[in-house]
Amino acid sequence: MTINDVAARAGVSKGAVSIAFNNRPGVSPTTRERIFEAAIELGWSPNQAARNLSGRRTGIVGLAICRPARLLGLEPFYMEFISGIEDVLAERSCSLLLRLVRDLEEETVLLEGWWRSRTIGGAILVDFHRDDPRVPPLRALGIPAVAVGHPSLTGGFPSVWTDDASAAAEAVRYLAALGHRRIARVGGPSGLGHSGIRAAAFEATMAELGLDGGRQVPTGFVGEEGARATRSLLMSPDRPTAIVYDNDIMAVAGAAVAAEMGLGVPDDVSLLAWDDSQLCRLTHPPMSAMSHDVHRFGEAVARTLFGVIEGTHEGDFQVPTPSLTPRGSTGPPRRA
Amino acid sequence: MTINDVAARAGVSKGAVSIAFNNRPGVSPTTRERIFEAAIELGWSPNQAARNLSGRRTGIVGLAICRPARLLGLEPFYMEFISGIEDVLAERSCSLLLRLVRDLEEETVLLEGWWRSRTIGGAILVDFHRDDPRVPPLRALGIPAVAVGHPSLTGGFPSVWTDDASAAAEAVRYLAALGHRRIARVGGPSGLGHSGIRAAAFEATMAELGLDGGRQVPTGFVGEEGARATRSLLMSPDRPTAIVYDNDIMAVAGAAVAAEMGLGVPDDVSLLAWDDSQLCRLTHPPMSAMSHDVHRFGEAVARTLFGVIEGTHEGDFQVPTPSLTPRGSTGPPRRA
DNA sequence: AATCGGTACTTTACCGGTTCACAAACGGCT
DNA sequence: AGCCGTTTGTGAACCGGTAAAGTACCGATT
Repeated sequence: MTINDVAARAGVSKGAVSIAFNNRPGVSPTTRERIFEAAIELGWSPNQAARNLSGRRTGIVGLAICRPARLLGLEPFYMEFISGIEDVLAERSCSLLLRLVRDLEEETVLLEGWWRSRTIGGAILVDFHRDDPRVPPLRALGIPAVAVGHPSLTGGFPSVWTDDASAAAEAVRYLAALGHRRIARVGGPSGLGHSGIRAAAFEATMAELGLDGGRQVPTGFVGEEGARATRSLLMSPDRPTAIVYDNDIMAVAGAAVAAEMGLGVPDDVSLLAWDDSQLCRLTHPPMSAMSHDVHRFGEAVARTLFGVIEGTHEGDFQVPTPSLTPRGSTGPPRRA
Repeated sequence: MTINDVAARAGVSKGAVSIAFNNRPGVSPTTRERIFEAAIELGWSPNQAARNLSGRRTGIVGLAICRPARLLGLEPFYMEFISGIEDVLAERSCSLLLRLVRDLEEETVLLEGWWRSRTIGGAILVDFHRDDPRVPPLRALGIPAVAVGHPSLTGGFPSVWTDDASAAAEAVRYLAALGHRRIARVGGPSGLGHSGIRAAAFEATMAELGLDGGRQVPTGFVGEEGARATRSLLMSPDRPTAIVYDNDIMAVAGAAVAAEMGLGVPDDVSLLAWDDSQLCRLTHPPMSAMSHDVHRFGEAVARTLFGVIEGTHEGDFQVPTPSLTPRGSTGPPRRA
């Protein structure tokens, strides 16, 4: 079933069919109608590979994620993020081409290939590092892309970002206002851009408030590492009375550790999550969190990407700052 | 950068380059070497679209998921499943084309389009219903696909499945052996094939053991509905002493409800999850579960799909039955 | 009547590979 | 030397679309 069959059936040339199927002026409404009928009768739709070959852009958006596959299943963040992207993509009958990669080098090569072979019409870049090695080659390629991360990290790619620094500061101020003086943070990998930003803001705010000894533990984002970090923090002689986590799965794991150690939440230790997925509302006590509509974040990213592809968008887009959502897991520390 | 540039640089015809890059006999080792060198120097790699056009398979696998986008973020199952698929796909440099759809009709149309336009080389079908409406049109199309679900549901598509009936029976027997007589089940939507199978097996096993009053509550798989179902079960006059859930997020939500109602787990009520994600190990007490390596399940599905695409595979493939993993959330009921 | 502008198509040259029929070169054998 | 079967490589015809140039026709203008 090819364009020629349809053309023959409709009694026109294949050029006419092409024109009709791309909604371009050049055929009369009557003929257009006849062409569509023929296509439907034959069950034909244009071959994507052939289209791509003659230089059209596709409705496929590429996303490569550089984290171990097994870890991803756990992280509510990504699936929620993806589902937000999907929502916008589906509106325009576009799809998401997903690939897990081992390192940024592999990601770069992959995106180059996808772009050169016109498999994708644009890409979403996530998890920026300082001086991210993906930036130069991908910019040189001219691939339309949206970067998820603070504009200072994304090397000129239009970015969609959220003000992690303010949020981290707010988290610390809130806990300090409750009376906490020993506040710890269980963060993501130190190389990761946004973890770094949060870490710096955390430290700065602690200093500003005259609180010292704000320990920070970097982890790989997995629940088990969050549990381990929590255990080690809570076993230390000067144990913190409040802990801020870099995602919610680690916070939930932390809550289980507290329970296992016989510590009350929030009486003995307050816990504050980040990336408030529904998980936070399912624990007991429910988890306070730096709440952040990840789904909407994904939507914003997808929308911005369409803007970039169509050339209507330039510059960065800031989504709302994660806002403190106090629930049961934070409270004043018990009097010594 | 095209095959012609490489051919010119290596001083051969483009046919020779094609032969070399497809590892086919027809050029001497020396020439082959020269061609590769030229390609590397020029940074060339074959254009995928052009390759596909000349009758090759595309290396893109389609997956449409028919659940509300927001729900998906929560469900550890899907992301873990996808990550398993990705692992196998990545081995062969293939990618996953993902799309969330509203209903099965939309999914059918989508897959038809993808297949007709050669966007995908095969598809993965999930969430089978009884007399699933996707089956006839997709079979007629001849699209290579693997179905995830019991062979009785998948209408002739090669299926990858797990023995839900035995697992459900085992769950009931285990709880009965602990001494439970009032066992309830919080299941998925009743229309969904595997939920139906588990429901039937649950009921049959209860009857077989002479236990009646095994209440079952259908839900939409979300944590909140799991919480609501649990609350209503635990408030009933003859409240169950054990509850089996159809996934783990609902079980975790159930645990929070028990805590909130002041009921001890497992003393007052035993909870048993399904689809054992790491979530189960992060609660306190850790959640007993019908454990099931979802990641490996995804791998099996992807591998089977490749078999189907290449024509080497026929028939169904059974992955290991979910096995009971007792942890802290199940125990003998407290004496009345 | 000749010219013009516009619409409605058709024709044809690509896009960047694969494939296959065919030719040249090569080595072994009589 | 002459013949033959292999290996090695070439050239052209595809694959199924898009795009731009070209043609035919029509009503309006000069």
